[in-house]
Amino acid sequence: MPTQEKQLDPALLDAVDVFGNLDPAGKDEALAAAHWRKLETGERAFEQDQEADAFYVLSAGRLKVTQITPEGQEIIIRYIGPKEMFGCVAVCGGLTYPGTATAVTDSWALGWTRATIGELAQTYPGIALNAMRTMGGRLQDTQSRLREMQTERVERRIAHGIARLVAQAGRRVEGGILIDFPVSRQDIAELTGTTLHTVSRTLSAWQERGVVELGRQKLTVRDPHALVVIAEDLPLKE
Amino acid sequence: MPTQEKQLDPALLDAVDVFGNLDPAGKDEALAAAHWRKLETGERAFEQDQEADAFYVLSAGRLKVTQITPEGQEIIIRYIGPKEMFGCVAVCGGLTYPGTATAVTDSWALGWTRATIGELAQTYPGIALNAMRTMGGRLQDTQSRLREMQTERVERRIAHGIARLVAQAGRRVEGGILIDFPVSRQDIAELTGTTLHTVSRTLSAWQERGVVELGRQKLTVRDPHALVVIAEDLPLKE
DNA sequence: TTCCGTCTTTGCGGGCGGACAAAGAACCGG
DNA sequence: CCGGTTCTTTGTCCGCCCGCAAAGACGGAA
Repeated sequence: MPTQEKQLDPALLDAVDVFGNLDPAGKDEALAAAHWRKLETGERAFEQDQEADAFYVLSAGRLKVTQITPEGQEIIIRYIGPKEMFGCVAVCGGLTYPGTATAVTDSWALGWTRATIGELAQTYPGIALNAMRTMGGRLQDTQSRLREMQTERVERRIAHGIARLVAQAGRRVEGGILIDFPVSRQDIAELTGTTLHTVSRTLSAWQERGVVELGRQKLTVRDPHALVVIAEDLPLKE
Repeated sequence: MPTQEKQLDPALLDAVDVFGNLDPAGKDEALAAAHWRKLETGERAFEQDQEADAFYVLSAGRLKVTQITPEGQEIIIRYIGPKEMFGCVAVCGGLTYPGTATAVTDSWALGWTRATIGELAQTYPGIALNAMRTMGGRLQDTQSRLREMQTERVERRIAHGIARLVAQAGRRVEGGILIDFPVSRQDIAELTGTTLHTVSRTLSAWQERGVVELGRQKLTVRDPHALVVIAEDLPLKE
């Protein structure tokens, strides 16, 4: 039973589509067992090392999943958009969340307790299958980032990171593609393994060349092709 | 039906334990549907970008999974030991293998075609559950490495990488813990995101201090505690 | 409007670690 | 035993990028 009775945009319910080809009864059952969570910008769905007691699907908004080192250094693991799962660790054996999920815009999420989602998955095998696909995709994505971190210099990494943001959250606007949530230079640094200073310098140089248009927590890619050239073609060695 | 009829050490069959609590009939069924693959040192179970048509469990030996960049730069994604799955992508929706699996010692593996493992997983849900746990663990592991790459300097990364090797494949010998498969300086470099030169220098310095004992493709940790100190305590910042 | 906090830009110096080079050491096969 | 190959060590140089510092924009609140 949803914990908030307020009427919601029915489109929000589409989020359960992430479970794959559930029959209508299955969707209703899943929805009935879920609870809603509204997350204001900056609010956290869960925190690193906290007991992994719930699994979520984002309905609307955007979250960032971060990890923090003992030294206090923060990195961004990934961004979560609508119809994406998060807190998957609750369904695959982990005891605590490995990271923190923070809303970067006002968001709505559907949540299930670990026990509930376990039962649902037993009744509807498609859920587990879909979760596995998601995990597989994320593993490959993370491996790609690892490979980039190990083999590429900062400028290429920043280009790859921004290309990923464009693919995930790009919105066509006049004269380019805008990342449609607030993203600071610091965020990009934590995403690409560098410092906000180097990000700022690099983006300024790109702006000079007309590749991007910069704003406060705002980034528009004017020339996506140039971005790809930087990400792929820059002769690093060989 | 195993494709090689030669008599095998029955202990090799224990590899199916990786599927979790299968009843004896389930194990027999899984074994009957499997095929054996013997992999000589240097031989490849599959290659990057090849169609992901099979899923494996390693019975004996050790493999490394690598990725190669368009520029020809190679990195090591992970090592696979006995009773570990590999080629998981074949069971979670991927079309091609994201990396190459190469035997670093003579090895034996049990293999199932994508179709076969799919059917087995449908009959025995424990298989899918276990695969998901494995994927979850690997995702977290990869995220940890990503975090290390983004926040730590070379010496700490090398320490973390070697600590991981010790945990995974360390064998107690007189006066230390030996990594029980051949590992070159180049391998460690590809594992930690640096060059073999820097690895060589770093390890030489450690040997000077009595932390490790070096040999050709051989590494013995004499003082595991010191290794942990380097991995965790080195004041990098703050 | 003014203040204030947050985000961003820019300059400068230094050091980590990569690139290049060459020699030494271990292993292998004939 | 010897030549060839692979792996490792060590030296030198230099450039990318980080760390530090300070000033500049931008936006929100009163």
